[in-house]
Amino acid sequence: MPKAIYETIYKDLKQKIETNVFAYQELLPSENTLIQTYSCSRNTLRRAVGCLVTDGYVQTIQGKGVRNIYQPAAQTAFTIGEIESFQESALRNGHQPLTKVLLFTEFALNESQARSTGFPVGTDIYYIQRLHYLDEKPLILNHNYFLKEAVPGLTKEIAENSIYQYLEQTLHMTIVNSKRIMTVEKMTQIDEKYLNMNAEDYNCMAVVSSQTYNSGGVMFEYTQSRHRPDYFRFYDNAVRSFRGSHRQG
Amino acid sequence: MPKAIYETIYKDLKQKIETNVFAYQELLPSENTLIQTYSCSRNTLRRAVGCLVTDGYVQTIQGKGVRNIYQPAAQTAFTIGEIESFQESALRNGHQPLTKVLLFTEFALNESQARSTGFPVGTDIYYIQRLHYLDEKPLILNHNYFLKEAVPGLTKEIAENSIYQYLEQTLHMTIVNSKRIMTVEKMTQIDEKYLNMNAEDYNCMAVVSSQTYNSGGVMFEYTQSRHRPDYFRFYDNAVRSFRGSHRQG
DNA sequence: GCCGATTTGTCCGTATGTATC
DNA sequence: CGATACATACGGACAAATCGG
Repeated sequence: MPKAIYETIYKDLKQKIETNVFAYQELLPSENTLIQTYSCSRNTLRRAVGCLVTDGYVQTIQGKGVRNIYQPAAQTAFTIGEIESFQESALRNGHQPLTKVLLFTEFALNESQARSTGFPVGTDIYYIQRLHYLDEKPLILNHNYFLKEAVPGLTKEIAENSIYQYLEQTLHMTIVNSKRIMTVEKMTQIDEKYLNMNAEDYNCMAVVSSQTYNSGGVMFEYTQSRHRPDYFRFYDNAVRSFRGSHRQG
Repeated sequence: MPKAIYETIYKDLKQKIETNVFAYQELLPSENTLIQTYSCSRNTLRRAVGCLVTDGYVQTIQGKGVRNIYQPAAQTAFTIGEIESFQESALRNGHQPLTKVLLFTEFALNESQARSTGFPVGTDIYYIQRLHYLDEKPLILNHNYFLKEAVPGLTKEIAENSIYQYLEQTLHMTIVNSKRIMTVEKMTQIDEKYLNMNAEDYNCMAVVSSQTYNSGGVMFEYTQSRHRPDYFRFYDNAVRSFRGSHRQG
């Protein structure tokens, strides 16, 4: 698939920043300069720069320029701003991922389950428990609820490899967005057992609950990810805009 | 201050979505229709819609339209995608905020402090401990490190009210962005004492560490916010783009 | 303090590509 | 296939902030 121009420029600038072609705290070449460099329009260049701002790589200051504020240490952590899988985060950081399926069943949701997942009562779903290992250490216990009618033909074998690959490449589903809520919850005996934890040490888990939507507008997945607290680390960059009102901290 | 056009349109559409002028799962009027409604250009309207996508209010599907996926329940939680203060979150959700200053000192950072904050060794800083109450319940213990040379004249009295108001309105500083890392850490005796917690119940805290930058490009603040785990709740919306590679979960 | 050059921010109109129905 | 809808891209215009003389 052919890449968009702004995407190419974004990746090139990002790579230049990561490899210190532009120094930390230094101003990048001006928009007009970069327009000539990439032979593109102003809007296209600005769009690429806008992506870098969202990533926390640069900050733009009206009347001055675009400053590089990228510091490698912070970016190596898990990133919450994007939809990225356990495996990708792992590989990006040079670790060896592994997934084990603990349970693969299907049933209809009762009232309590419906409330916590966001699906209607009685919805037919696949319920899957999976354990994610990093360098042979179990770190994340996942409880997946997949809408059965949206994910026909799902099997335990697929769950052992990549469910999302199946959704996209076989079912041709397009994933659009994912709403997540992060909380801290008490550790359960299940958590203790599978993650090799001792509740007398840490007695809590970092929990990320997510509802994921496809291009049909249907929420096809609810997942609760329970993370070992001592390995949990999420990175975020917040940009000041009119949308965030004024802080008073 | 005069608002930008796209900002006005964004707020109007947002308000219409929140008040169910457009139903959940319904397609909004097409771009061309909205262009006529607001008498604006295509780019301007698309910018407004793009903000709604980022907020998780709508999803756009090429060839089809813009679908409303706003569900009020999820949005009432704390939102991490924006720079928003404790007080604002509180007031937005109809609660009564209160801040108490536990400690107000200044010193130069030693090596260990420098490593954890990201400031250079020997930097002169204001160190402030503050306790945030919601409806008379202590929920968050904040450790603020402010770069002294960037925040001249800071006093305990200002810290009791609003430091950010002082920065913006008196010092005319412009806050640009904030890099945050969320982790789970063991509860300390200080946490226990001030947040009325018992380590035999929860023994962990939700911790948000942030580095905040102003328009001068200087990181002027490092803050560690320690949240009561049972009241901690952060919301996030992740949008699928070329930047996030393909999931394999 | 003013002015002009530079730089980013906002906005417009138009053209073309691509996905959906 | 055509009609509709969103996605990408271009070029131009003016506003607003910064900085140096």
